[in-house]
Amino acid sequence: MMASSRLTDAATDSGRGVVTRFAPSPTGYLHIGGARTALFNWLFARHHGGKYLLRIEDTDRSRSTEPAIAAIFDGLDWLGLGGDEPPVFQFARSDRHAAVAHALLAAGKAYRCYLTSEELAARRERAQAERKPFRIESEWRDATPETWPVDQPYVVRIKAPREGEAVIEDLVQGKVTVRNEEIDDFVLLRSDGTPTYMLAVVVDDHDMGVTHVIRGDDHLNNAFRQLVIVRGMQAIEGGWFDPVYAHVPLIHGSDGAKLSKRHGALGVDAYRDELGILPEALFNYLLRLGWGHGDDEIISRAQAQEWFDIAHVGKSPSRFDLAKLQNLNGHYLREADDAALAALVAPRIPDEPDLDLLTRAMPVLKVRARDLNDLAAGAGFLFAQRPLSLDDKATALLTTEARALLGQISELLSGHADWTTAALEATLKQAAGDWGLGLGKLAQPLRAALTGQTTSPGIFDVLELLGRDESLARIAAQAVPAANAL
RNA sequence: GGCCCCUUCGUCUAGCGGUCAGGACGCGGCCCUUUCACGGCUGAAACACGGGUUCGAUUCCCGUAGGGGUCACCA
Repeated sequence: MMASSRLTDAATDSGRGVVTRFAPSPTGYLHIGGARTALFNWLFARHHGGKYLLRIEDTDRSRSTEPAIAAIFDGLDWLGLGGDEPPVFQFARSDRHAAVAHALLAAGKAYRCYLTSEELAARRERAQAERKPFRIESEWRDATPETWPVDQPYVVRIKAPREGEAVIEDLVQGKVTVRNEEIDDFVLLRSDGTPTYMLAVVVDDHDMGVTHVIRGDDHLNNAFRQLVIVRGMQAIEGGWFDPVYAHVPLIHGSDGAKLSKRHGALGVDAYRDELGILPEALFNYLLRLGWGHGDDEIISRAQAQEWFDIAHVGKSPSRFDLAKLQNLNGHYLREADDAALAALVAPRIPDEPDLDLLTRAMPVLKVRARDLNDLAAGAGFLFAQRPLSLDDKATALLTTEARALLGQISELLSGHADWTTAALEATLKQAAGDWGLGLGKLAQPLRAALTGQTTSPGIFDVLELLGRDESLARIAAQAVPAANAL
């Protein structure tokens, strides 16, 4: 395809390999949209044999926090999306950013603007009142040094072109054209001399050798601004190149609105800790959200690396569907190693679980679970202490007749030596036949007595898992002795 | 409001001028079955609308409607 050949060209023309980056701002946990952006960057780099880097955009000191930074790394590591090199912290590089701004200033590609925020706000309001589009037009753009006020604070603004138009060949969005007059003279350096995000991004991407910028499409408009800086520096010192852009659509909530904290935009840690989701499942789900490969649904990491193609990322926003994530999670649960799963589930079980027993039970437990919480709930009966508490359905099931039947079963089983699933099954089926009952007549009361519930793994599996003594004790606890029956 | 982007079943998507418009989740039915699951089979369910272009449009172009993004000395 046109888009993909172009990307190959961009990488080879400059003699560099592919370098991507994920650059979150640490104002909160790693949310689901960020995780997907990271995933796409990681996949793109892996697919092309390139590098995937991390950068923390912490230039806003008041909103950046240490816990947030830790949470982001934690989430990325959990998903297996850690960077290939130690992360870059943007704030630490502000001197370098400022130096670039001064180079632009010295070359006449930026200017000192003495307009205050208050003046600007007033102009903005006036334009609004007159229902006219507002665009910053600073009278300081072409001012000469002699006219500069003494001892007045100023910001450094880029001198954006006012004629013509700019075009971006976006790998996802296609060709996007914007008239240059739409691009304002944005701020490079604040009046306190600190760099803005717009400047920092461009400088860091250049210094980190980033070839492909893959990010949310809320940045599409910014790309045009950032390009002005890139071209300015290219003109001054050379060696600066337009990155290849790929702006991926945002993820929306199930109601179609932008995914926000009020719309279930949970951090990836919540999917892990609260919803009991496996990283493989989230990885697979996020990959399929906005991207497809024929009819394939279950896609491994290895296949994803091989197949991923940024040009096939859809252009429209997609909605987050928890049910589908959970379905996928069920699949990966069934595929997971039993001992590993037991270790993950154990902390979710209130009673002290025996890891060995939990592991042995896992094969029959995991087929009926969609997440780690289901698994913990399903395993509960294994570790519950007698007397077992019965839920409503189980209680209702244990009628006088059923309890009498349990008495008979108790007698039958107490003389039963071979306590294995197969032998138990043979014996109970035989008994059901002898007594002229369907197996279900025996199985449900047994299940209620053994697990306190009406749903559980196969009843013969339950008997074997619980063991002879515990099984017999639980049955006896609910049974009416056979002699007293009827 | 200006600018930019988007629009296939409820949801995620396949499709890249001619298909019975395919798959998955969810939903219904059947089978398997001691329950619940798993698994298998099966059913309902979509090309936003209007114009073009074309022998032929879901596919290309232009509008309309709807949705989203963005318009800071935040990132």
